[in-house]
Amino acid sequence: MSKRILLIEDEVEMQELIKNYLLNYGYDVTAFIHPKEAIEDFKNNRSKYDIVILDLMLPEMDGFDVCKRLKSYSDIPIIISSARGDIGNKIYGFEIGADDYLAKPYEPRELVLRIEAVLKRAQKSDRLKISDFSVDESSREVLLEDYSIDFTKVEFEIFLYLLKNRNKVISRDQLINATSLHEDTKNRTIDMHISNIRQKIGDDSKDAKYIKSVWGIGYKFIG
Amino acid sequence: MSKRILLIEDEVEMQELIKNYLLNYGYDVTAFIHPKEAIEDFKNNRSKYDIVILDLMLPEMDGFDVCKRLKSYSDIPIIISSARGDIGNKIYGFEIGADDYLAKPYEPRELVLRIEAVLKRAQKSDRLKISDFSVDESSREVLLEDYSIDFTKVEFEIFLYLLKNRNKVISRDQLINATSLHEDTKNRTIDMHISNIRQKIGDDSKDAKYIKSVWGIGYKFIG
DNA sequence: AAAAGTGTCAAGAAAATGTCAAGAGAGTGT
DNA sequence: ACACTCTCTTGACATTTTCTTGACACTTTT
Repeated sequence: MSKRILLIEDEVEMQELIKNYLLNYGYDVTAFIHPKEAIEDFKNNRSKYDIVILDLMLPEMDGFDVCKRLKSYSDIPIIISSARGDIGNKIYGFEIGADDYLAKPYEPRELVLRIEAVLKRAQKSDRLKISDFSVDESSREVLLEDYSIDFTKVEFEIFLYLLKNRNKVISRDQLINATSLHEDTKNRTIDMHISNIRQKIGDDSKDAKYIKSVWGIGYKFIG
Repeated sequence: MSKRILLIEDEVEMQELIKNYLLNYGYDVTAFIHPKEAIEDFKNNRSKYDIVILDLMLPEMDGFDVCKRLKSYSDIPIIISSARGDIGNKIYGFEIGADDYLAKPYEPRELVLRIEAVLKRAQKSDRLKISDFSVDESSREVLLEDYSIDFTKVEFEIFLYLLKNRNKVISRDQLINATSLHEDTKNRTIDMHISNIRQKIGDDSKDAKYIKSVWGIGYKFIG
C-alpha cells in the first residue's frame, strides 16, 4: 500500500511542487497550508498518515510547536524542512523529536531518499524489551515472562506509553493525549484502565512492581 | 576550563585545518589518524575528553564501529563527519548513538556551532545534584547519599523550590505560591511541611545542615 | 517579661486512588 | 438492520494518603 504523507507547507508554489513530485513517486499526499488545520486533521485521524513533512517557517504557529504537538499524539516520523543555515534550530529539531532535517533549497530527489530512509527506520519493528516485558508494537503483542497478555486497544496504548517513558511520572492528562481516548475523557477513567492493566499483568496497586501510583501526579512504570 | 576534543581524521591536511581552527577557538585538541590508537587512548583516559569528532571514512576500521566502541566505554558526545550525500548513513549515525552529524565539506564555523550545541545538550543532565542530594524531576526521585527519600507531592515541590533557590531565604508566602498549595493556605502549614521534610532527610531544626530557619523571614536551603 | 516566631503532636478535613457494577458505545457477524 | 460481544466510561463507595490547623511548648527578639 502506498505511503500516506502529511505535508505542511505554507508557500503554495512550493507545496504544489513537492506534492506533485511525491505523487509521481506513488505517495499519497495530503497538503495543508495552515498548521492548525493539519493538527486538527491529524488528531482525528492519527493512523491516516505514515509520515509528516513539516516546513518550519509557518504562519500562525511556530514549526517547533507543531512538531511537538504532532509527536504528543503519536510518534509518527517527522521530517523538518527549513531555510538553510538555521543551525541552532537544526539541532533543536532533533531534540524535539524530528526524525530528519532538510535544508531548503533541496533536490526533490533528496526528499524522497530521506522519506524512504526514515520510514525504513520507523517500521523496523524490533521488540521493545523492558523489565519483564517484551512488546511488539506492530503485532500489538505483549509478553510477560513468555506469557502473552491480552490488552484492549486503550490498555495497550497506555501500557506502551508508560513503558516508553519508564521511570518518568506520567499524568493522566498526558495519557489521555497520547492515546486514542477522547480528549474530554474524565481523568478517573485512566484509573480504571490502570486497574485493569494491573490485574492483567498481576501487579498489586498497594505494592506495585511495575506500575506505581504517584500520589497527586500520575503513574510511573518502574524499569 | 577549555573543552577537550578528540579528533579522529585520516586526511592529514584536513586534520591540520580543523585542529588549528579549533585551537583558535580555545579548544584543547588531540588528533589521531589511526582509529585504533584513538580508541586505545580513549579507553585509558576516558575522562580526558569532552567530545569526539569522528570522520566516517577511515582506514582499517569502519567509522561506525569506532563510534560504537567509544560509546561502549562512556557516553561521550560524538559528532560524525562524512562525505555529503550518505543519507542512509546519516540516519544510521544517529541510530548508533552519534549526537550530531556534519556533511563534508562544511564551514569550520559550523563545526564549532555544533560542538557547542552538542556539549550544551549533553551537559543538560536532568539530574539536579546539590549538596548531598540528587533529584530527578521527571521521575520525582530524590536521593540523599544514595538513599531514596519518599516525599509527598507538596513536600517535593517545597524541597525542589528551596533547592533551586539554595542559599536564598524563601518566605512562606513564596513557597505557597510556588507550589500547588491553595493560595489561602495558612503560613503555619508550611512549617509543618518543613518539619516533615526535615524528618525525612534527617535534618535537625535546631542545628540544620540543609534547611535552615531564618527567623521572621522564612527558610533557606544551605548548599 | 512580653511579644512574636517556630517546632511538632495529633486529630480531623480534604483530596486522591482502587475497584465494583451498570450502562453507553463500538465493532462484528449474520 | 439486528442481535451479540467486547470495550470504554462513569458514578458510587470504600479506602488510603496527604494536607491543614489548633494547641501548646519552646525559642528568639524587643
